[in-house]
Amino acid sequence: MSAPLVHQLKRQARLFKALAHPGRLLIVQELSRGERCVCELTSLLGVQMPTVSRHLALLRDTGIVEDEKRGTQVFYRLRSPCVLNVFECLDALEHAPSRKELSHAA
Amino acid sequence: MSAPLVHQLKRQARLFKALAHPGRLLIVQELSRGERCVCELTSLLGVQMPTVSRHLALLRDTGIVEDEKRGTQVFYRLRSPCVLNVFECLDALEHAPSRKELSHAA
DNA sequence: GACATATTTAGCTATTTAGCTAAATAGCTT
DNA sequence: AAGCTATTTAGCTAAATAGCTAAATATGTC
Repeated sequence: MSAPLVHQLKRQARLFKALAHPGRLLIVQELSRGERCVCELTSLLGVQMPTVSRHLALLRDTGIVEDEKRGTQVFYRLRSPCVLNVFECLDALEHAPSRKELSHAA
Repeated sequence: MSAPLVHQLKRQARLFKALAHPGRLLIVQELSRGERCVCELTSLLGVQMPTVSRHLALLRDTGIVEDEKRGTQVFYRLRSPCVLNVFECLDALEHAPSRKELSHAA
């Protein structure tokens, strides 16, 4: 297995992992409606602010969101609305019939 | 936050989590070329068979792959080729310029 | 039925993750 | 500069994950 392939797999896995948490998915979903400050997201998620801050740091490190400090607040927004496509893909996956089901169908 | 929403978020997160591992991504990529038995995937991944078996069980439980026993071997295949779209989405995400970069551009 | 092969399950350990609280940082306002 | 608010960082604990080895299960062959 080639080194570049391994590297690419790790990078992709890192992206998936960043999205593999209900709270972070909710953040992404909320940010798809526009930028939000940490405090807004905190009340949305219903966990402590430090926890949200760490979730956001993770999303930032993987390039999914970017932040901008304005005064005392920090606003986060999606770096590319393209992330939302991923949800569509997964929804499609979820509702797709299996090949087994297909082969059993009349 | 409504209960159905929470439920949906958890389900989506579970799907992402299943894909959030380099070895499992490699499995998915390999299965996109056709069905494979556990032993083939084991030599591909370069880890012990029990480990691969557990990865496959996880992918099966989330509905990403399905298995079929033939004789002494078990063959796995993608339940829907749609998963591959997710990769395209993520690649697109990775190469998308940030809004910051866009606003700084001439 | 004994034996060999393919796969899964169990049980263990090391690492990672998610939440918390407390403390540190940074920017306002007075 | 003192105090207030928003955010991040550090340090901790509990739970989840990934790998291993050994044992169990299932199928096919002699």
